[in-house]
This record gives sequence, C-alpha cells and structure tokens, in this order.
Amino acid sequence: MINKMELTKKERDTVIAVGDSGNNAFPLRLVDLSLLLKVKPPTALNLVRRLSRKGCLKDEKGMIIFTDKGKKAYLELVENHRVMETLMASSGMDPDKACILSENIDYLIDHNSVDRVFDKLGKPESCPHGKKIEQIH
Amino acid sequence: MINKMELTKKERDTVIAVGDSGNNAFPLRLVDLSLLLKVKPPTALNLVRRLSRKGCLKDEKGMIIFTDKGKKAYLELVENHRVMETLMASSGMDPDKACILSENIDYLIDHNSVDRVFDKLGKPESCPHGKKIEQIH
DNA sequence: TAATTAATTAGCATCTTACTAATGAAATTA
DNA sequence: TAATTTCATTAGTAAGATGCTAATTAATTA
Repeated sequence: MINKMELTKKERDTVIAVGDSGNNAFPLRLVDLSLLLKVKPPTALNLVRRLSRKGCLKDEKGMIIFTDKGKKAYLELVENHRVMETLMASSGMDPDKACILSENIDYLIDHNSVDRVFDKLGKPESCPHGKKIEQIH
Repeated sequence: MINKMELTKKERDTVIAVGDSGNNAFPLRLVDLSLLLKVKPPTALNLVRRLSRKGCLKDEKGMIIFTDKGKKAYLELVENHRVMETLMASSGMDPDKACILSENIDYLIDHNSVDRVFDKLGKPESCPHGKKIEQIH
C-alpha cells in the first residue's frame, strides 16, 4: 500500500525511475539515477537512502535494487498512475496535463479506489500514452 | 490562473479557508483563520503574509480580505476542486477520498482543462457533497 | 599500475511548515 | 477610566524536503 508509505513527491519519482529502468539488462547505478532524476549524485544518494530506510530499496555494491516491498510499490504506483491518467484524459483533459496531475496523486491513492475506477472505466488496456495497464492484486 | 500562481498546499488551504468564511457577516481575523487551519497564530500570519506577497490578500486593520486576484483564485479553486472531485466520485471512488485527492490537484490544474471535464461530465449542478458547482469565466 | 569514473562524506543553503515565548496593540469589562 | 483580557506581531528556533559544491575514497578500466 503505497499510500500508507508516506512517500514524498521526489521519493515517488525515484521509485518510478528505478522501476522504469528495471527492464534494462544492467542494474541501475547512482550516476544513472542522478541523470534520470536530473539531480546531482549526492542528492540522488540522499533519496536512495531515504527509500532504503522505508524498506523499498537495497543498495548492494553500488547497485540500486528494489526490495519486494519496493517492487510492489512500483507496480501499484504505475497502475494508479495510468488509471487516473486514463480517467482524466477520457474526460477531455490533455494527456500530458493528465499525466502531470496524475503524478501528484498516484502515490496518495489507496489501491482499492483505483481498482474501482479501473472497473468503471471498463478495464482499459492502456493509458492515453499507449502504455499497458496491468492490474495487480 | 491559480496554477500559474505557484501556491503551496498550505497557501491553497488558506485561500479556501478565507473564501469559505467570506459568507459570514464579519470579516475573517487571524485568530479565526488559525483555528480554521489548526495552526498557531504566528503560523497563520506567515501564510497570510505569503499570500499578500502573491497578491491574493490584503491585511487591513487586522482583517484578512481578498484582493480581486485572490477572490478569483478562490472561485477557480472551488470550481476546480468540485469538478475533479465529481469526476473521481462518479467513477466509483469514495467521496471523501475523492475530496482529499482533489485537494492535491485543484490548485495545480489549469482552468480550461477543468472546463472541458465539466462539459464532459454534463455540467453537473453539484459535487458529491451536494455543493453547487458554479462555472466561472 | 595509473588514470579515470563513480560513490560517498561533509558542509551549506533555501523553502515550507510549525512551534514557543515575549511584546505591543486593541478591545472589553469591571 | 483603569484593569483585564484578547489579539497581533516579533524574534528565535526547529525539522524535513530538496538541492548544491568541494573534497575524499572506492572502484573500474585502460
């Protein structure tokens, strides 16, 4: 339940950055993360530390890796994000604006609410940007 | 355009508190505001000063009053809030949860987007809490 | 191994939010 | 009117989020 983890906005952005790069062959390193987040390495390190304290990341030999909890948080976050984004875009809002707004609430919503919205939307396959919406349990 | 005013969350809450109490006969005073915001008077004063700097409030003889800009910001905020709240509640979300989420985006949205959502929703007369939605131009 | 790149530490800075204690001003009441 | 009470304001402090630079240490790679 991400909404109970009390993430800050930047911590949320960090979870997304780590998760999105999880498809790559190489595990994420601090330089990469700091480039993704557009902050300097010490700032990125600070974020990694905070997320480690919250049980989302483990920092093994310079490689930034999700814990189970972190992986789950990421998946929830993505589903929350895409569902809310889809809701807003399907109501006439510009997709990019819907995306930015969704970034501000996706880490605050409880997953059950999102599931209900997802159903109400007719279980859409993808968000306005064409990315798949995968329902997690 | 509230979204261009770069309000913080607490500044947003302050605008709402001032506006909501604007129906009362007496103009709002600092003690009242600090009670509404559940903060101590010095904290409330700080918020009033910040909103004054941003051109939303004037502090006349201890009475906290909107400028034209502030009044307009309040009305936009309320419309934004109720429209987004209605959107979320109409999609199966619990009204109270929809309200809390809406508080986190109503001050970030551009009014035009909200107008489009309002139309798409069929120009609803009231939000899930039964409060009137009044379209401003 | 030497040179380069990456990670980390230390120190600092700004903004937001929020407090207490003290003081000054205004309003009420005795 | 004088005394009391309430309100507004100032000053000082604090914590947390975000972010930086400069210096150092560790790890890679050429």
